[in-house]
Amino acid sequence: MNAHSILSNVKDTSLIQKRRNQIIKGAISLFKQKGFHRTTTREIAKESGFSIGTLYEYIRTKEDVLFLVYEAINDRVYQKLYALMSQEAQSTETLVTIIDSYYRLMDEMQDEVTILYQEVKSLETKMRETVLQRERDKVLLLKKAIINCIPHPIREEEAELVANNVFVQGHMWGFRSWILNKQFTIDAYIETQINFVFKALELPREK
Amino acid sequence: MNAHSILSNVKDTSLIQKRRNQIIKGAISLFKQKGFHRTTTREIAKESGFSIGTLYEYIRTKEDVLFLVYEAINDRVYQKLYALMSQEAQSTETLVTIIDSYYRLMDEMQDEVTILYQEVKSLETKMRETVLQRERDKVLLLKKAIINCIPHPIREEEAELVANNVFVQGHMWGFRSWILNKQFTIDAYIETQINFVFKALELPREK
Amino acid sequence: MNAHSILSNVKDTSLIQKRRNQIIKGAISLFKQKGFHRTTTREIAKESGFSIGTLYEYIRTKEDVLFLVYEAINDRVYQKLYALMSQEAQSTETLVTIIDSYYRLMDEMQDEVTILYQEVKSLETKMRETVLQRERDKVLLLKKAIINCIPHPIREEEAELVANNVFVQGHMWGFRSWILNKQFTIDAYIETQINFVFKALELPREK
Amino acid sequence: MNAHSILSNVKDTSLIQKRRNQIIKGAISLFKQKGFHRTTTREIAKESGFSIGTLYEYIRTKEDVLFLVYEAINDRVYQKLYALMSQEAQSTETLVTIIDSYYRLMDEMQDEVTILYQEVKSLETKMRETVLQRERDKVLLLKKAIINCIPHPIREEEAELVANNVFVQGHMWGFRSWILNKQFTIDAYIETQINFVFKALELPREK
DNA sequence: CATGAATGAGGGTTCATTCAT
DNA sequence: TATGAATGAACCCTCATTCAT
Repeated sequence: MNAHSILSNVKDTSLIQKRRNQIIKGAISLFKQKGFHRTTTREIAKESGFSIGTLYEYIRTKEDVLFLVYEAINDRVYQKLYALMSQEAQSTETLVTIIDSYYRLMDEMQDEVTILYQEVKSLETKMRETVLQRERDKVLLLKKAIINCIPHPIREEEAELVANNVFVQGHMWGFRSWILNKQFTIDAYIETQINFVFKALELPREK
Repeated sequence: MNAHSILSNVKDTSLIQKRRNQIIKGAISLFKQKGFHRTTTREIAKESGFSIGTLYEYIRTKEDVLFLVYEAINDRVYQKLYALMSQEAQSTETLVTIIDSYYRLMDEMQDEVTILYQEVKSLETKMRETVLQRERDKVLLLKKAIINCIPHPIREEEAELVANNVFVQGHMWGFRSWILNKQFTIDAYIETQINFVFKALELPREK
Repeated sequence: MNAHSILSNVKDTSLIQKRRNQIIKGAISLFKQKGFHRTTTREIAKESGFSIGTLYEYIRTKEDVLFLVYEAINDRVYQKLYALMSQEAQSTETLVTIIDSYYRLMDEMQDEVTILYQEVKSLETKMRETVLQRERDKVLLLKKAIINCIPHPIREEEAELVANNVFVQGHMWGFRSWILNKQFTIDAYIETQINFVFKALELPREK
Repeated sequence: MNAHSILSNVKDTSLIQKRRNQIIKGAISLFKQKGFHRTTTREIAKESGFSIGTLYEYIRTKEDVLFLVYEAINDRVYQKLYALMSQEAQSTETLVTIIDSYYRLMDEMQDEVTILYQEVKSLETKMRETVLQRERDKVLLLKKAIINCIPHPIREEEAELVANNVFVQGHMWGFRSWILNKQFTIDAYIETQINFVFKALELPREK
């Protein structure tokens, strides 16, 4: 199951790609403002730059839009994480960079993260396995980074939980920054969180 | 702003209290199953044990129900945390108990936590200040517990961030347990998380 | 399966009866003009004298209206036939009266008959058994009348086919009168058809 | 008014003929399954083997397809009746053959007959005169057959009504066979109906 | 001549809310 | 206070038709 499995009446696949990108862009913009349920399909069509009829040439139901949006957001995060991991040198400093970049990405994607936290449950019901796999994949990337970057061996489970924590704390900044940024700048937040990670991994942290 | 500020046509305040408790119970049960948006006011009325007309004697809009539910859930968590902190002895062992109990509470309240994560954003728009304050209050309880329970001084901010992390990781177990419990039992999860907290706080952890 | 098995949100059964009669009356009037498919639920509501919301308090889907209409028309025909058969004297003259009255009923109910012929197929798919039974019931009434009214014995099958023919030729007058009444007055049509029936039944026909 | 009066953008008349035959074949197949209103033009195009754009090169509106189908079905019945009448010998035995063949044709064309009975009313509104003429033409063929085949003179009207009855009872078998074939085989049905016709015409019936 | 993407009016249905009883 | 019938705006989605390529 992936975005391509959403059926379209249109045959031209590159056009599908183009129109769906418009839909995703429009929908995200609207979902940010009012959430999925309060956004109408007509608004999505309009924001995407075409008519309601055309919208329904590229999707089957409103829920398809949600899935399209989920996939797009997920892809963006995954690609970023993946790119970060492709650096050659694998040192604790690399780990710092990865976590730092990830948090900053979450900062940029605050609204997107919020959308997901609000709606992932609805998706989950219909595409439990897909969504679950996507989430685990991202955590596993982080876990691998942790294992690769630290000099000493670590229990799988421990690495995975640290990865999970980092991952969710990233979301937390995105989702709860309205609480956090009364206390922290993004820089201070990242710095402190990285310190905690290093302590959890029993790594020395020299700056 | 609190639950009492929701207007009712009915004068008898103890009746209001009784009816609203019915509403909260009915609504939580329904929201767990289908979420706020997919639950109708008619269903809420029925589940609460009275007619749609009566429901509207005790609330003004459907959103009021959401707020009622939020307040009820929030109260339950807050009361629990507050009770935990009222123990006399304040040692690292107390901290372990507090965190452990909090995580187990979140485990019990998985569905409730999910409701909040799905809908808090809508609430936030209308009652930003109230909700923000509620969230901070809970974090501050944890923060106070941390400061009280550890033997050495700690920077305010650091304590607050640890509190935040613990708090959100509790949510995480509630909200994302469908991911986590493939890897961890609740016991293992709590154990490892507490270890991390102790490392972050530079406390020795003897079991 | 009967009209009562159509679900309503409203509890007051006598109100349901009243409103459904309004719906039936409104719907028949519209279906006569434009057929089932070209009539909108909004039009049905308006013609029935209430809002679209109210319409849907008394039915579940547009198809329910069709079934309501079918049942109402069927009832009317059945009641009439049944009443005709309750006359004491059972002679060939009674048979003449019955057939005559039935044809005149079909003449009055031209539009209703048309509705049924247009839409019974859609109903049939969903309620095949119900509709089939209703149709057979009406034919059986006629068959019984034939058997009772003629002085000599007759094979069951033959009686049933004659009944069927009379029944459908009644429809034919209703449904195809735009063809027939270029050639026949209703009186001449009935007279000739009755003659044929008598010949088929080998009865003398004195006027 | 006939099929040729339906306008087409295409000039090549033999191509028009070919394409329209494809349309008729596709449409009948679909109308049999789901009726006219529940069949979409897209489906008709697809079933016909070309694109929606091409479909609209050969028709102007969806109703045109209905008329095309009506004309095709009508033609087939008319041609059959016409062929039957071209036999030289004109005896009561010929009449038996004609009626028998006609009933068997209706048996084969059950679905087509159903389509017509469902939709002829919509057609009638727009092309009342055309359709009316077509129906009369078919009845008149039967009427002529009756007059030619019987040895004694008969009143025009009587002959026409018998023709009408035969005609409609043929439809009846097609349209209501779901009722009739619980009681009759096609052979028994035809046999009995022919007997009735002979009685109506006061002809002896030796087998 | 053939294609198929685009259109948008309009369809069936839902549901938060009101108000007379 | 409690009821539940009534309302109608608004929702999601379909589909006949057009027209640029």
